[in-house]
Amino acid sequence: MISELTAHIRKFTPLPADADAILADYIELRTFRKKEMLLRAGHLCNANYFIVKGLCRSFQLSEKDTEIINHFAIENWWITDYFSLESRKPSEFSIQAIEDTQCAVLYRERQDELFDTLPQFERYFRIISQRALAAALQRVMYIFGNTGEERYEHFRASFPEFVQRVPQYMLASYLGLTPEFISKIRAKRNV
Amino acid sequence: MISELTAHIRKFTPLPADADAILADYIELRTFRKKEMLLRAGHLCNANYFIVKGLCRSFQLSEKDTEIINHFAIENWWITDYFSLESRKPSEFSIQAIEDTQCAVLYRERQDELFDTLPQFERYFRIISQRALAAALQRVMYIFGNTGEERYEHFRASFPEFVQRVPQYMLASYLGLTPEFISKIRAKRNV
DNA sequence: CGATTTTTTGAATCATATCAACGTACGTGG
DNA sequence: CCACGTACGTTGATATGATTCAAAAAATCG
Repeated sequence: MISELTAHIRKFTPLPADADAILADYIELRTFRKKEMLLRAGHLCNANYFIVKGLCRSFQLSEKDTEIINHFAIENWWITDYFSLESRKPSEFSIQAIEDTQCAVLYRERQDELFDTLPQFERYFRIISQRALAAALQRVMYIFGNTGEERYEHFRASFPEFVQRVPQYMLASYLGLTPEFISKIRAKRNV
Repeated sequence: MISELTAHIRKFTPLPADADAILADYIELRTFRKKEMLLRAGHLCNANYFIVKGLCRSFQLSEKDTEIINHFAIENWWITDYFSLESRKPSEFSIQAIEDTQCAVLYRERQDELFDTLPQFERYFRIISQRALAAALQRVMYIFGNTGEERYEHFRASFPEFVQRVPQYMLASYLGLTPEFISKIRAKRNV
């Protein structure tokens, strides 16, 4: 399981041969059952979760008491609330396993120590954070530049296997639509 | 001007006493006139710009040939296209000065060298990237959880001085609305 | 001052939400 | 392993937030 993570890191920056052994000291392997919570809104977020196998979501409750999903994470993605993780303030997000999930967990209190031990890890996190930032900005472009129907059809075409893994109402939430509306888009296609 | 930047970095991580001198070797000070382009869509992005004084925007042209603003940057913010900067692919974004602007420019080819010289700089970039990521995700929440009118009123209340510095049609674009609609919201308030 | 850019106004239209009711599937305990 | 209950998906009618287009008014700039 550690090797999945180091393999992923090596796509971004070289690591010494003993990186697996070093890293093993700093992370904890954990599994979560479907629907289990990794983080609850209102609590401090104190870890960053790398998904080895499975699928999670992070979401927030809006005033209207509906869930808004801001992020999915599948294999080889990290999921956390960076704001709470760094500011030490309660999180506004909840993180939940959608499938049974295996994670490599990097706890906050050991993170800086890890970065001091092997600066390549910090480089890796810098790079993936910048990528995730670019993707998040693209997503905003995408929301503003396309209709709901276009967003759904594009997402469906781009990530067909992923769409299979997620209930439709969660996809609706991620795309900023109602489940009813997605249902109507689908009905239109199948005429 | 360098001292503005090191002062900002020290809010996130300690720096050695001679940090100004070291950094001066790696960055270039540049000024841009109002409406001047820092980056044009279709070109490679090869620098990251720290705004010492002034105001810039990054935007994209949608199919409908309208500009979508994805980011403003004022004093003490960086602006770039991280995707193009890292992937070495042409940028989909343009970056433009809205006011006369003074920047500290970190060119791509010297960035990694800087990080190797003083790893605290890399830490700083990791932290601000994570913050910007958290902010970008919050923005998506905000778009989905509120009506256009709520977004405008909240933005106006939160950043009154900033609203003064930006033409309304750019604010409209940033909030995902038409200028006409913002105008109508304002008319309603002033009855 | 004239020319351009930005903002306003109104009418018509469109995309998507809301609500309520019904149909379907699926997993959990008996 | 079946039946039931809950969770999920669908459908239709109606409501609404926001856009579009066109034109006029106001502000800004050289």
